[in-house]
Amino acid sequence: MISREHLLKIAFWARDLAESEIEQARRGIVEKTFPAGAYICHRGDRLDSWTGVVDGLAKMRTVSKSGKDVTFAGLQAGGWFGEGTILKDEARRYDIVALRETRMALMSRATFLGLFEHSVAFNRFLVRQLNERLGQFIAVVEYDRTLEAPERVARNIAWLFNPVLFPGGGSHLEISQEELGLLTGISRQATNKSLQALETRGLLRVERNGITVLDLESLGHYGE
DNA sequence: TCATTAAGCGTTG
DNA sequence: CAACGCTTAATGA
Repeated sequence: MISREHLLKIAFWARDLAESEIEQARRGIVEKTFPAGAYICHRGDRLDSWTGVVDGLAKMRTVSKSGKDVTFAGLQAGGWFGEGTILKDEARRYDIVALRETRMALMSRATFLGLFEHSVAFNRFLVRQLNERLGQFIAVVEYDRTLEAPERVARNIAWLFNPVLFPGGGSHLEISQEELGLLTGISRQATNKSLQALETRGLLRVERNGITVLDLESLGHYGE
């Protein structure tokens, strides 16, 4: 269980709920911290909670038959995910791995389903979030077939700062160039060159083990 | 052939 | 000690 104030801080969607629903939500959430590299959940788990990133950075990934690490998406602080697994009551299709020390909020399945049954505001949030994700999946088709390395890096960074999926974040992202390459699906060298190109254009600042976004709008449309 | 990548290693913060 | 830059051999378009 967490406090009302804390809930409102970590869960943007909670601000639209009725008081009774906020109460319901905060009682159904516990927090847990995972060290860097730890599995937050494994592929195949029938996980019984809906999860939010309180602080840190995680990724959804799977391991291909040839043993390669295939990453699907990065998960920033402020993001909530896993509703598909709960609603459909099916096993997780991906691993969730902490990229650095990451604090997670876990909402029990019963609490999630209770809000889903009764809260209009909560459903509105879910629709909005699913819609935003759908937009991303559509973009992935173009991404896979047509984009060059710098465009890919730019889009991936823009996704991590998507204000609908990860609200309330700052402009700084703590991530190594190697990890960014894994998220993006390109090599470390290409990631490094891409970052430098984006920095030259004034879209972001490259730092040691991190970047600061200067122009999110342009990053999202870079190369169009 | 030319470009890109993974791997290894030296440097650095 | 991990992130980064650089070199090199392998890979593949």
